[in-house]
Amino acid sequence: MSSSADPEETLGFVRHDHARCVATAIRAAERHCADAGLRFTAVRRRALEILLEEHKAMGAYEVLERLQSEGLGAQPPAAYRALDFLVANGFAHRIERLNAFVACSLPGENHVPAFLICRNCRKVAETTALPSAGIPEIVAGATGFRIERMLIEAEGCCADCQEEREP
Amino acid sequence: MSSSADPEETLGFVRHDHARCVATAIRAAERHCADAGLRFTAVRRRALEILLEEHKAMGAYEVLERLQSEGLGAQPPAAYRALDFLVANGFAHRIERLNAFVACSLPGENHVPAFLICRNCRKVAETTALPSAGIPEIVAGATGFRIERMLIEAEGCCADCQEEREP
DNA sequence: GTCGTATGTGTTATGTTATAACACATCAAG
DNA sequence: CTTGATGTGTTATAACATAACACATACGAC
Ligand SMILES: [Zn+2]
Ligand SMILES: [Zn+2]
Ligand SMILES: [Zn+2]
Ligand SMILES: [Zn+2]
Repeated sequence: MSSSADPEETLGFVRHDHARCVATAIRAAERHCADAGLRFTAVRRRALEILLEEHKAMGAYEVLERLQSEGLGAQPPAAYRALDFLVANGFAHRIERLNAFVACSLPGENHVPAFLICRNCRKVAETTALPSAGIPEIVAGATGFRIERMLIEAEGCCADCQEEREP
Repeated sequence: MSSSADPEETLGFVRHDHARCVATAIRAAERHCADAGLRFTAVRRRALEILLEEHKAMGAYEVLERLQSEGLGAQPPAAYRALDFLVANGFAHRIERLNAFVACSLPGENHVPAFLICRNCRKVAETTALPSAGIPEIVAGATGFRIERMLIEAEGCCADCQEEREP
């Protein structure tokens, strides 16, 4: 699955330097928490690391298993609390369609996330809809409605899975 | 809550002739099923009617209760099967964010639904993002990914609830 | 330092949403 | 009438999520 000594790996459908992306995300979170007076505790940090390592959508119970095996919380609430914190602060997103969570690929930046979810392999890529485009049409339909948060979920088939099926 | 003899009621944040909208939707479903050789059975029809009557997001178990009280299926699978059928055929949408279902307001038309979900009163309005707008940006981020279905969920506060809170 | 408050965690129990699996019913075509 | 496909009834259980309360820890005020 992984590719020799190349620091780039295919993750979330996109090749990138993952070690760097993990480090960046953790640092961004540390930074934000320090600035905002939030407590980036062991469980929270570890939960974020787990999401980043896997770099795919993980269920809360899946994250919990990992936390358990490291002695960081044994019951569902431990995982949900950590994940809720990460989501609330923009370090992760919740993918409703899968009842799962992913680390945000643009932490710190205010964005409308768009998730590409492969219904075959369950991998998830995060891309982003620039607030400029498309949104106006939605706002137009939203008379009097104040939009606070918005997300896009696209379901389909990733490049890898298409190859496997139609070779 | 309802407004005298006026055939228009505020539903899904938008005033409209609801009796007509229900009739239209049912007829569209009958039509589509006849054409496609699908069986628009009692449970399925009733489930759609229930969604249309309420015209709001309803959980599967909520729909089930209504079906039960009419002797149309007593267990969860009955509701889930009917709802899955409606979703699969475009008569209803599933709102992931709420684990709930709503009747589609544009049955028959191929569209990217956008849901405005009031986090206060839980009402849901369906509007639509024209496939033309905004989507290109997402497709651009989706190298090799074949999008099959897509939806937009916006969370916020509806006009009514804003008034109540900031009078 | 210690006190008090706010915030985070541990733990138990329970609620909510969803599906697997298999028997039986219904329907439409041959 | 037979047959195969599709839909339904029923039981049981899986998967996801939160309420509630006791305890611990962090942190500023005094
Ligand atoms: Zn990465
Ligand atoms: Zn795939
Ligand atoms: Zn209506
Ligand atoms: Zn509202």
